[in-house]
Amino acid sequence: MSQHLSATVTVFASPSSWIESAAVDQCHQVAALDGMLHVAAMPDLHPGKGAPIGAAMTSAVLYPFLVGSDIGCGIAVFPIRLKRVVPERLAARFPDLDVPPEPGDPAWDAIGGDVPLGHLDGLGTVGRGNHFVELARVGTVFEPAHAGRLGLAAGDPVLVVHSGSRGLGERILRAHTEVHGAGPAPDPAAYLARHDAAVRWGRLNRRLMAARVAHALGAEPTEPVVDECHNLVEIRDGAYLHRKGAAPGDGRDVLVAGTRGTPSYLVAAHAGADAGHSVAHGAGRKMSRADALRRGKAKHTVEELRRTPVGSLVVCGDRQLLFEEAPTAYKRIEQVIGDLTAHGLATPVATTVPLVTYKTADQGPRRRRGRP
DNA sequence: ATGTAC
Repeated sequence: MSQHLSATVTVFASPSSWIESAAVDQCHQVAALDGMLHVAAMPDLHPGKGAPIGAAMTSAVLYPFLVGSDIGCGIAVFPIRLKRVVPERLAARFPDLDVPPEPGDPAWDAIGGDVPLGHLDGLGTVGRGNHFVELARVGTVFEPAHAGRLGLAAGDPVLVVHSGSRGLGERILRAHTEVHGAGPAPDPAAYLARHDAAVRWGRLNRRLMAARVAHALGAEPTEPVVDECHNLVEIRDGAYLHRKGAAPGDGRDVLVAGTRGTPSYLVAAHAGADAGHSVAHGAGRKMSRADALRRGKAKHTVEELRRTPVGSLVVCGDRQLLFEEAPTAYKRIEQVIGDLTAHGLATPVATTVPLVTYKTADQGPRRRRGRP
């Protein structure tokens, strides 16, 4: 007689790393879907909408909801040459990344007129949630030779850009969901064509924003030294490898984001098939947004969230978002990196320490282009 | 995380 066998679930975290049971439950729900082969959960695993965040999920069929709406979301690192680094001065010079660049803005040169699917709406904007554009400084270097190959050394300023495909990915998922719900894509090639365009759009968006910030800070735009998507699907070994909040970890360099008040870790990733060829994408939430808001209001002042323990500044005119994204709402990045290292998935190369993190424009009268 | 509805 035939029976449905659930896919395997492997959690890459040490027993001392707390993982919300609801997120592990979601992994098992995903594992029970038709055609699923394997679910690899990263140490930053936390519950998502329908599917867990921080997982690499392999199946014989393509499930768009396992990638989610922010197709092509990723984190890129751009070197930036600055003469003087004074966070207060630089924070005031950040462009308004909630609105696209003006038509004549020189930052557009960074994408050379490439607008995938002709979707101009939101291009050059950062979005909300956990997205950010950060001026950081290379901190501890664990692997100088490796860092050197990337052109990075301790003290170097860099831009870290975490953003995705904005409304485009959302539109692509919705078009599928309206007809097929959480079911598989009946025409995987058609979905993949749109998905791949959104992945390209996300990369261009990160590049465009880095160019905007570079220009605004008086520097030349640069090519990214690291740029990996953590929401995408690829065909690998004849199966669909969905990554949601999990970065490609097959011999690549990945920036694993910390929080707006702790370092991030640039790692050399070398994850195998059991880990879905993936590594964690960040510290991972340990509190829901609602809990972070409620508990954060009791625990923190706005001032201490805008000036962090590492001395960085957070540009965020949205008070609620500031609490939702408080460092204490996330797990300790060192624990996540420790788990990746202990399981042989990655080797730390260097940290980046925040100087200025841009979340959303400050409120009140704002300095406008061409005005003092 | 998102655009949109409330």
